[in-house]
Amino acid sequence: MILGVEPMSTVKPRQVALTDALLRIVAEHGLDQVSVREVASAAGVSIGTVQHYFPTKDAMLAAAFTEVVRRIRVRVAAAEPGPDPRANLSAVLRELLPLDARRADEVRIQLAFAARAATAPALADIQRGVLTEVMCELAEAFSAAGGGGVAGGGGAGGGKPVEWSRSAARLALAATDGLALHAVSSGGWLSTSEQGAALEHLLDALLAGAE
Amino acid sequence: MILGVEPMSTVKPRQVALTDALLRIVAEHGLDQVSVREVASAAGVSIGTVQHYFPTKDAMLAAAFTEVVRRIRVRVAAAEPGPDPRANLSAVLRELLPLDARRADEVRIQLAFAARAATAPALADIQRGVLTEVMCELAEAFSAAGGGGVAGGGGAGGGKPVEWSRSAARLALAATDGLALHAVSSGGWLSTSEQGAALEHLLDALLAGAE
DNA sequence: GGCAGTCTAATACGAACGTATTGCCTCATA
DNA sequence: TATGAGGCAATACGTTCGTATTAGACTGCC
Repeated sequence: MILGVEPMSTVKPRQVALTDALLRIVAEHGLDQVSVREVASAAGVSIGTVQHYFPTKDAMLAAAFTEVVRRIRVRVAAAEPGPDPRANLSAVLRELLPLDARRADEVRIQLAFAARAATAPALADIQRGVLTEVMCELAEAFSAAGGGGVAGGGGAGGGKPVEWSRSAARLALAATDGLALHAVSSGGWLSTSEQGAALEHLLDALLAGAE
Repeated sequence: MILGVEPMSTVKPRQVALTDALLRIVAEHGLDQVSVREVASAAGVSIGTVQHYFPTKDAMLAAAFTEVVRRIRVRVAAAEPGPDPRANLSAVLRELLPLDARRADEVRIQLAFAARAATAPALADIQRGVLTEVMCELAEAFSAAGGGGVAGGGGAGGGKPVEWSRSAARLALAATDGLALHAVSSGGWLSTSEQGAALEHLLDALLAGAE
């Protein structure tokens, strides 16, 4: 725990290398190109090694999806702090858009797992978890940006700020993921600047209703 | 051409039965469960029949995606007419949400192809086409609802209504697809009433900025 | 009746898949 | 040093995949 040691419990380095290799394949060629052999080859190990760490392919996919969720959580949490609530919202949501190659990979991966979750209950559970978590985070940010105002106690003022924050967060998350979906699934139909402009337009519209 | 004959050129009835069978499999078990044998079995025909109408599996998938796009176009166009522009917008966007079993199937299918399009350029082209088309339709509806106002000439007044309509349409489509994505990929995390409320919240926020 | 063309089925082939089995190699511990 | 457990690789098995090949059944036309 002196320097950079993972506080996590039982994650072997070989295991994260395998997950990385898997996610690389997903980002580049899609989830249906993932096979035990491909993962082993991409990680430079044998099939037996993959089987040693993941007893079945489904377990391997679930572990990979969990890793994706962890990455999302890290990025969202890391983009939070700042004095301007509006800027915080923008920063968090920007992390979910494919604004550069790294984020485009992440979006492709996330989309692949989300699509599979539509017909795979085990993955749907994981997806529900990350949606809940990110939405709560966003709801706090919205509460700071428009629902709770600058300071002081609650009570009189707007209608129901808590409900509004949750609704705005749900909508903002959906719009951002929708923009990301459109961008990566249409091969350049939505430019990065158009994505950014749409996000700002969204925040304008959402925050205008709460001033 | 006397009664109910398709005006389309060369669409054999057996071919649409095959496409229907394929989309049924996609809606129920996902795109990666689609195989030539499964489609043939679901349609009650032999492998040879499938091969006769679709020389390769990729051609079969492309034809199925084209059929999906046609369905979306039909539904969006059918929901258009009405006196209230706001109601028209709501009706069109509601068609894209998984508000009942039929629409949930359609969303699952659309999502499956969109996810595959992220790493399949041939499908990305089709996806780009449908996005462009639906967005244009929505832009007109937004123009009628808030950009162009009630009547009369253009010129002075709001900023750039055409640009605003396109931006609002892009955002509304992204938010709706994002809501649909979250709903079907999380197994009930987003209820139908929450989807409807989010959509109304979205329209409120977008149209408020153009009055 | 013969015959070309389309439609349908049956079957075969090579490749890739997920998984099970087996056996080295390494290393901490007694 | 002996040993036993775990990390890692090699290989095999049975299945399923996409596609090719072949042949039979039905149609309209001469």
